[in-house]
Amino acid sequence: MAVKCQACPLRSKSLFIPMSDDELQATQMFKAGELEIDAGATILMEGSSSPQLFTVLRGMGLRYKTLPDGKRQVTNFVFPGDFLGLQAAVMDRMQHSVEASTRMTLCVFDRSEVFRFFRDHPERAFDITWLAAAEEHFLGEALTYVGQQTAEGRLAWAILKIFARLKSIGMVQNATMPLPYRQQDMADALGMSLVHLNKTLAKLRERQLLTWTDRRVHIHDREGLVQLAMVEDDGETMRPLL
Amino acid sequence: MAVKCQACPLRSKSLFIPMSDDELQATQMFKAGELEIDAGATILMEGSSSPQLFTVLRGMGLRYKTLPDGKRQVTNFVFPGDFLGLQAAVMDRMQHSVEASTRMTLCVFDRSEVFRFFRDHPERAFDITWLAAAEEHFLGEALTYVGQQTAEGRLAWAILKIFARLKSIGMVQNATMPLPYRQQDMADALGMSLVHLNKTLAKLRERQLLTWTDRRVHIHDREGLVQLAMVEDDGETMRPLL
DNA sequence: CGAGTATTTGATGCAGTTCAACGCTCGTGG
DNA sequence: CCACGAGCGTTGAACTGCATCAAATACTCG
Repeated sequence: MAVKCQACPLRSKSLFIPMSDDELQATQMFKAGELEIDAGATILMEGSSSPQLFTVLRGMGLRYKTLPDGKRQVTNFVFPGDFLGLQAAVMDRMQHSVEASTRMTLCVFDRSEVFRFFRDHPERAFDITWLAAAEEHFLGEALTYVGQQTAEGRLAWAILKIFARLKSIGMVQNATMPLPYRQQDMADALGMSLVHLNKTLAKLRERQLLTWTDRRVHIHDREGLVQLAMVEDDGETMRPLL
Repeated sequence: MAVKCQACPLRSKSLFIPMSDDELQATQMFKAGELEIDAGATILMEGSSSPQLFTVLRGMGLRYKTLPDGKRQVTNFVFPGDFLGLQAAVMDRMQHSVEASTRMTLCVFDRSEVFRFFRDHPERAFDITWLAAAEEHFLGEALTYVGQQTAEGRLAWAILKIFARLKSIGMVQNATMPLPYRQQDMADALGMSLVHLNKTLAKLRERQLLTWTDRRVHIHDREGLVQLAMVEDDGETMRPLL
């Protein structure tokens, strides 16, 4: 029942760097199975040392950390093509949790095979390092915006970021994208209160920049958001896929 | 003149995972030279695609990103044993800048050799990925504290974090460590204004938790800081050294 | 249709920003 | 050898973005 890597529906999306036949086959060998997960389920748990790694085939989720007093920081949103569990694989345990926001399909890899994979496929080892560096890059940017930007700027940045990613995997139609998160999730991602996020959202709506209703966001004025967010509008760069 | 890896003064510190003779020799072969840098100099520049990677042998610095409006986020402090330039090596360009806060000595590696290194030394490739994942971990934690904690908590967290790291490389004596940064640097790291950082510092001093004068920090009450910061007091885990 | 979950809105207070001024130290040049 | 300015740290005062509290209004699903 599991999808063969050769037939992977993600591979052809413009976001991903094409793979050679060899790479494709190596990845297929590495793949241990497939997993279907319900919305709301926890995929990986902070502090755990999962025996498995995953690539997201379908669906969306979020990564987060929790402080002892219960406060939660959403550190990233999770989209198709993302690789989950690398931390547990190279360091011993996960440093954050990952949970599903929609129903998700995951490719499963075996953690015990990772080192063999590194040894036998150095170009793919390189790709895995690339993914780790990309995550590092993203978190540095998130930290920068959360630390330095106003509430409006942070929200505009986050929306644009998600928009670019979803666009590059064909999930945007007519400037509208799915956004299956609660306002509380977005607030926790941007380091602000739920109430303030809601009011900030209302401001952007009044300014005709975007609308977020019914788990969908429509971008009315991309240029306006770009200015508000102070991003150099680059768009997504291609990334390797496992 | 350059230090041989075999004679590296860092290697024996408790922070670093011991290397086999093979690894040691491979690293020595990979090393292209040594670089001495003055305080204040820029080591790597955001957007540049440096031909070289570095391991910090001696001295301290900081990583930062700048927004178009000039605001700066310090994303991490840089200590002996840190590996710099990985982003430029795997992705094409640096996503942040690195500058020296003291005079520094750097081991230099050649970017063009990285892939060869990956192919010929999979266990070291794994270590490099480990370092990238560790950086990811750190940034996730920083984001969490900046996003969710009060000014006092953030400052306590940062001080404890640096303290643990410096302790594990033998740079702490009598609960005192060097901290060659300006208050502005720390403010930019924690996402608060210089004025507020200064006042927060005064509070911690009045509460007899720490003193920061003359580029040195003395910890008076570690337990108090741990409570304020809400950290699970783990201490540094061992890391690979390149 | 009722209970739980998510969104929206108003009111109040405070943590943290911004503005402003002053002191200390140190390097440089007259 | 002193004068001067630049950089950094310190402190006070006024203002504000955002958190917190509170409550009403949708929405979802058994």
